[in-house]
Formats: sequence, structure tokens, C-alpha cells
Amino acid sequence: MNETSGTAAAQPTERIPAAERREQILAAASVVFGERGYAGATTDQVARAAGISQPYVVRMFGTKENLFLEVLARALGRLVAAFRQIIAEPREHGEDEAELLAMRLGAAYVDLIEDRGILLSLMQAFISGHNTVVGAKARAGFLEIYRMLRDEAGFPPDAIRGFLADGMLFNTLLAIRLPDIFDEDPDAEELMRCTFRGKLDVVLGATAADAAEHA
Amino acid sequence: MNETSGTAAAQPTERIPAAERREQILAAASVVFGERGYAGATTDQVARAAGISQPYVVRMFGTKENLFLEVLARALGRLVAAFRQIIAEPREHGEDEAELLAMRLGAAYVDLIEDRGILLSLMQAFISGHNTVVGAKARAGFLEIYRMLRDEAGFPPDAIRGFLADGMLFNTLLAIRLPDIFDEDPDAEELMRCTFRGKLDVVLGATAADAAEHA
DNA sequence: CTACTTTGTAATCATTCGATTACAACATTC
DNA sequence: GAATGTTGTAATCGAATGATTACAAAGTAG
Repeated sequence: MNETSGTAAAQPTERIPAAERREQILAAASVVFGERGYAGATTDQVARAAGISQPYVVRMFGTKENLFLEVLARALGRLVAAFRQIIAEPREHGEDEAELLAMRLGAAYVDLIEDRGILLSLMQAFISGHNTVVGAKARAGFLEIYRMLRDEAGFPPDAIRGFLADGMLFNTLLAIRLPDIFDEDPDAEELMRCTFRGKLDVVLGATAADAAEHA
Repeated sequence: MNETSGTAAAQPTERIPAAERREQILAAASVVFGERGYAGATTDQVARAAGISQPYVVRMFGTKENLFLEVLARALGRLVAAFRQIIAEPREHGEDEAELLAMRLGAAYVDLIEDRGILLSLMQAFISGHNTVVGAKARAGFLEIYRMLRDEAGFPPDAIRGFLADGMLFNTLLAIRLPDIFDEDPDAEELMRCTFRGKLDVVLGATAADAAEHA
């Protein structure tokens, strides 16, 4: 259960209320699961990212699967909350009302990348459909988003499809780490630019900050 | 290295030329990796799906990582071949020429689901960007598709984004196994229908055949 | 028939990893 | 200042898994 500890100082670990520690672990687990997937991540990696010992992670969440389910629920909660806030905002009615709302929701979605791990762990859950329990939660979560777009945002079917499709492409380009090869292949940046338009700076800012954090 | 063997008869395993056996393993691995991901799949599961022993899989491909890389290359090859064939087809020029080509490519993409595992293992590779060697191949593969749409199909940026986005949503709904809950939640079918339009029958046919095969 | 190559498996090894146990340090209450 | 609860870790266990080894059976060449 070892792993070469990074340069981060291994302080004697201060005592912290369980609720607060819980959120720390969930935040760390979001990043780790988002990067490596459910099966690819280890509880030890999560523990190290959270600055605590591996047994503590397991005891607090029972099982690794349970931890992942909570990460998924947390990510879904953040996403839904962000969307609902946009939808609830007062907006003037017009012919392009739906289009404007879609733009705002899209911007909110892109901004979610700042909360490192949210979108990636969501995506990791989405492709775990084969897993009985994780898959069920992922399907339910996806449908919740669908219903929100349909009922609360009032999107017509084509708008829903277009919005979800853009989101999945966003997630994929994020997961595949296209910015990592901007130097080697200019097409990588071109594809990112053609996908994100003006919002590319936000994405690059977040991924660059993450890369620096990793170094 | 055990696992409850299915009802499939465990024949004494006939001797088969290495090249043929190799393709069998790759086909089986496509399905297994597509369902469970790179980290989630085991070489033993691949071996059982191919009807041979686990050591043989490892010896033929060296490592699990190598096997996954070959699965990825094979999937990418099939996709590129299918696209190139459509692009090479003679077509009359008109104002909606690009749109028609996009429709045909989209149909070809959906049809790829028949070759079980191709699209899912591709998607699994796309979200493995964190893995150094797999991630590099996945990025290169994605960019190859991008270049094909841009240079060979002659798509404008917006068409590329739309096409790729639809494809990623397709992959995601496929991976999340939405058809599994058509009975429980009618919204699941509604979302599938809003995404695939007329092509839903093709998708359902393929996934149903796969489900029956699993039973 | 004998030697050699190809195709395949059984047995097993070393590692990894999730989980458990036992215990320690700190805080709180009475 | 005991007693009790909270927060945390070290040590370790058992199962899973990728990989290796040794071996067998079938084909092929001479």
C-alpha cells in the first residue's frame, strides 16, 4: 500500500471535524476518479490526495464503490444546482429566448471545469453503465439532467440533443487531455478552438492551473 | 484466476492459426474493454470471451496495455475505413452537399455499433487521457478523425463540431446503457429517440442482440 | 521415425489493493 | 481527572490479477 510520496510535506495531519474531512476527501476523490476512472483509481491515491491515510478513507465511506457513488452524487448536485440557478434567473421573453438560455447554460457548464474533477468524474460515471449499481445511478443522473432541460428550461428536443451533444464533446476533449499536445500538434488547439470558441481561455486557464498543481 | 464459466460449452479448444486466433482475441477484447474500460477489464475475462486460456492472451500480446493499444488501433482503423468509404463515394454537388455527407457519415457511425465493442472501446480510450501511452494514442486517433473531417470531407468548423458532438453523445448514451431501463423510465426511450431519430431501430437491434447474447 | 515448430494449458508467482484490526492521540463531559 | 467519544494511523490480511514458467499435444519437415 505504498507509493512514492510527492514533495508535499507530510505534516502530522491536524484533527478536523468529520464533516469537513469528508468534503476534503470527496473533493480529492473527484479529481482522482475523474483522471483514472472508477476501476483505475485506488483508495490509496484518494487518501494521499486528501492528505490522510488509506484506512481512514475506507472507514469513512465503507467501500470504494460507496465513495464513488458519493462523488457522483456530489458532482451531479453541483451541476444541477448551477443549471437551476441559470434557469431561475429572470430573463426577457423574445424569439431567441431559448437560444440565449442555452448559451448561458453552456457557459455555466464550461465554468464547472474550475471545480476540478466535477465534469470528469461525471463522465467517468457515464461510461460505467456496465457496472450494476454505478450504472443505475449514472443513468438516473443523466435522465435527471434531461428532464431539467425539457421541463424546467423548456427546451425542444433538438435543442436538448444539441446541448447534451456539445456537453459530451466538451467532456471528451477534456478527458482526452487535448491541451497536453498543443505544442506537438497545432491541430489540437484548432480543434479545441473550433469547439469552445470564446470560452477556450476559461478551459485553458483551468487545465493549466491543474497542470501546474501537478508539477 | 478463476471465474464461474458460463453455459458455453468448454470444448477442448481446437488448434487455430495464430493470425486467426489473434483476431478472435481482439474482437473479444473489444467487447470486454468496451464494457469495463481498460483498468476494469481483466485479461482473464478477455481470454474467457475468446474461449482460450489467460496465459495465451498475455503471451500473444505481451502485456494488457499492449492488447488495449491494439484494440484501440483496430477500432480506429474500422472507423476511419468506414468514413473513407463514404467520403470516396461519388456524390452530386449541390447547396446541401455537406449536409448530406454529414448525414451519411452519421449513419455509418451508427451502423458501427453492429461491430460490437468498436465504439465503446474507442470511447473508453478517449477518457483514458491520463494514462501516458494510451492517452497519447487516443489523442492522436481523435485528431486523425478531426483531420479527416476537415481535409477529406471538407467540413467547415461548425459542421465538425456538430458532428463530433453528436458522436460523443451517441457513445455516451451507448456506454451508459440507456436502453436497459426503457421499461422502468419512459424518459429513457424518449431521450434515445430524440437523439437517434430514425436510426433508433438500428441501435436497439444491436443492443438487443447483444443483451440476448449475454443471457 | 525423428527433430522441430506451433499452439495451447496448468500451476504458480509477485504485486497490488480494498478491507479489517488493533491501537494511539486528542477532545469532551461529568 | 476518569470515562467516553472522536479522529486518526500502522500493520496486516485475503483476494484478485498480470505475468512467468514449465510442460503437453498437435502439426510439419527431413
